[in-house]
Amino acid sequence: MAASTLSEVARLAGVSLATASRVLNGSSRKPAEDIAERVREAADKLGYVPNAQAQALAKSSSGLIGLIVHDIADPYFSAIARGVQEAARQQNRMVLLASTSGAAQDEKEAVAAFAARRADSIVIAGSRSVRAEDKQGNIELAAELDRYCRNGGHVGVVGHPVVGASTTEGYHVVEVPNEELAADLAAELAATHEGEFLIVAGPEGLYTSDDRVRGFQRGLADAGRPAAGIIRTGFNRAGGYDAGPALAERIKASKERLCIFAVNDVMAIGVTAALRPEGVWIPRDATIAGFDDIETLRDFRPALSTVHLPLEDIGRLAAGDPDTAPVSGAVKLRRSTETPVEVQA
Amino acid sequence: MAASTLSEVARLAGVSLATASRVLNGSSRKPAEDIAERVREAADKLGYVPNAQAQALAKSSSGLIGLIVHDIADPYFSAIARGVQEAARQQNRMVLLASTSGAAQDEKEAVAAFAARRADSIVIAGSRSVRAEDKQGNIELAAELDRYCRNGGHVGVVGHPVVGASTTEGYHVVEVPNEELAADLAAELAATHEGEFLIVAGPEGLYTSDDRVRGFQRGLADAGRPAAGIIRTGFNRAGGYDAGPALAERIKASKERLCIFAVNDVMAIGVTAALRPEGVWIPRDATIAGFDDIETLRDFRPALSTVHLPLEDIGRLAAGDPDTAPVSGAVKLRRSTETPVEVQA
DNA sequence: TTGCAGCGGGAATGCGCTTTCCCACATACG
DNA sequence: CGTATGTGGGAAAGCGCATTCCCGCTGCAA
Repeated sequence: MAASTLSEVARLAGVSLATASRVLNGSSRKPAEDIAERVREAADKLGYVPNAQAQALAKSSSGLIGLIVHDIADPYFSAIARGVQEAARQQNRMVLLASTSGAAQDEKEAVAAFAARRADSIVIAGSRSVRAEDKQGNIELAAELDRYCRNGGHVGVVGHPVVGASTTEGYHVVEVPNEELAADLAAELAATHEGEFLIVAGPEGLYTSDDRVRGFQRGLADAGRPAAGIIRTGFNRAGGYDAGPALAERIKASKERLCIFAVNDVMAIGVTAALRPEGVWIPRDATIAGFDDIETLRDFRPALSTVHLPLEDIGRLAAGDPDTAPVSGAVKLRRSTETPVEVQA
Repeated sequence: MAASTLSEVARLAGVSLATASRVLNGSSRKPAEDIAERVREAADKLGYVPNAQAQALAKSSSGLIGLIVHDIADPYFSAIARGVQEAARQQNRMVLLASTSGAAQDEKEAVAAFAARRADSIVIAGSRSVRAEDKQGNIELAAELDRYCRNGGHVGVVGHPVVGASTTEGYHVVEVPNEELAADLAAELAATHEGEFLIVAGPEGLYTSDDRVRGFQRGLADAGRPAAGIIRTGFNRAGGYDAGPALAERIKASKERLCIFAVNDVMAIGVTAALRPEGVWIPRDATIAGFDDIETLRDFRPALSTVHLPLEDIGRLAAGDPDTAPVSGAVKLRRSTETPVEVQA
């Protein structure tokens, strides 16, 4: 990647480097219009493209914003990515992408790479965890992030603060009221569902999952219902799918209809998919609700009850967009938790 | 973003800049082990993070790979993005992301921005078009890309060559056998479907759409079937949805069952969604097939017949991964084109 | 002992740009 | 007419690093 340089432009236009820079790359000092015109012509003729690396080096600001997700092809993350991307565009920045599968070690490396590129800010989506096996990774990640912040970096975190961060300086946490919303969901479900509840949760220690479980249980308690049983599995579609057989058995054994709360939509989808071949139909034999309201749900049948989260806005907020309203979710009851007519009768 | 610099490390370790550089950032010359150790210690103590911008400037190679998609939250693009990301990771590069909604003007700007960042290569996904209204945009985009290539850049294009490129130098087109695969699909469908066919296509001039239409018609002709009618609409879910009412009318008016070919999956999904409230059921009242086999289909009911495309591999190939096999698709017939038992009887 | 290759480390240059500082000139005022 | 005040352009000093070139040293053969 070589290209014509600013000094070539300056020479062709017969002006100094400084003047050319002032004309082409914005400065508080505006050279005279005739000179400016000459410079622009020269730049055009040479096909000059400013070297952002050199600019970044000279200005010590890169115009880069780093985004860390578990998996860019996951609808939850890609929605957030879209928001980040839009915010970046508005701020005239570019997005640097890193997918990590959620491994703290990889996230640490991504942060280091972003720091090396002198990204102005880093957005880290995907839930943090306090599980023992993640401990070492979390410590290293936190150390890397802290260092980045100490050097003037800016970190936007979705959901929960980074585990083990030694400071809040430079961190900007986009709060997601997971617990409250889960409680709301439980309250609304309890209003129409008479029977038992069951939670399909992610691994213990995963903040997002834990918050939603806690909120749901609180909502049930407030409605005078007994606490729901909990099945733990992976925090993704595969996890939901794996939980299917056990759930099917439980549903068939129970005389009353079960209401399942999967702590996120992709898990709910996985559960539903696994239940279908077992002959368990939603909402005929059991009802189910998810969380997130990912775009995929629009075409998923039965329409899935869930809690709507403004994922794009979350991305925008994490990217530091000031014009975006704070996160507020809303319960969306759909067909997957409707009581079928036959049963009502 | 300030941080400790190499010269600080060098000073602390009591060595020269050159030596520190050789130790820390890989060079053919390896300093003695005791010195190297001193340098590493110093770097560690200072929390040194090499400045990739400066490295890029000095080496004139940025380790960046630019990715242009229409919409990162579209499952088609996010699958490709995943592939690109993986390839980048293997090559020890980072992905720069740009979403453009398919506007040639925006794509041009994205290319310029990537060029400014001296990206080593650019991957441009999303189909090109020869529509009149895109002409000016295409010309400018091609000019920008050509310039980028002339300066030594490397462009990976998914599907079709860039319209108006004045050279093939630097371009690497990932060929997708859209036409052949569409013909295969038509052949397989014609084997079981007796009635009429109808194509829901994107706007005329969109390469990908046109190729698939042409292939499908050829496949029908080879099977001795009359050419299918064509409905043109947007090349996305909304387009498919919009085509719904007209399709429903047609289906209701026809005595024999219609087989619909939507030129991509999201359009097929849109069509199906729009048909449902009209009381038209797939595959009872009509059958439908899509194209791409996006991951979303896994949980879409009725299971959608489609043509599988290895989207991640396509991304990897476009990103210049040498170990990935060339693109080969395959027809996947699923429930959405099955002839229902009642009708067979 | 001298000469030479070979090795390891350092000084210095340049990558392409921004920005400070300086200077020449023009204008205004006393 | 001389000095204060701006105005606009240029020279040069970095930004942080890779790399070329150079130099002093060691070890070996002559």
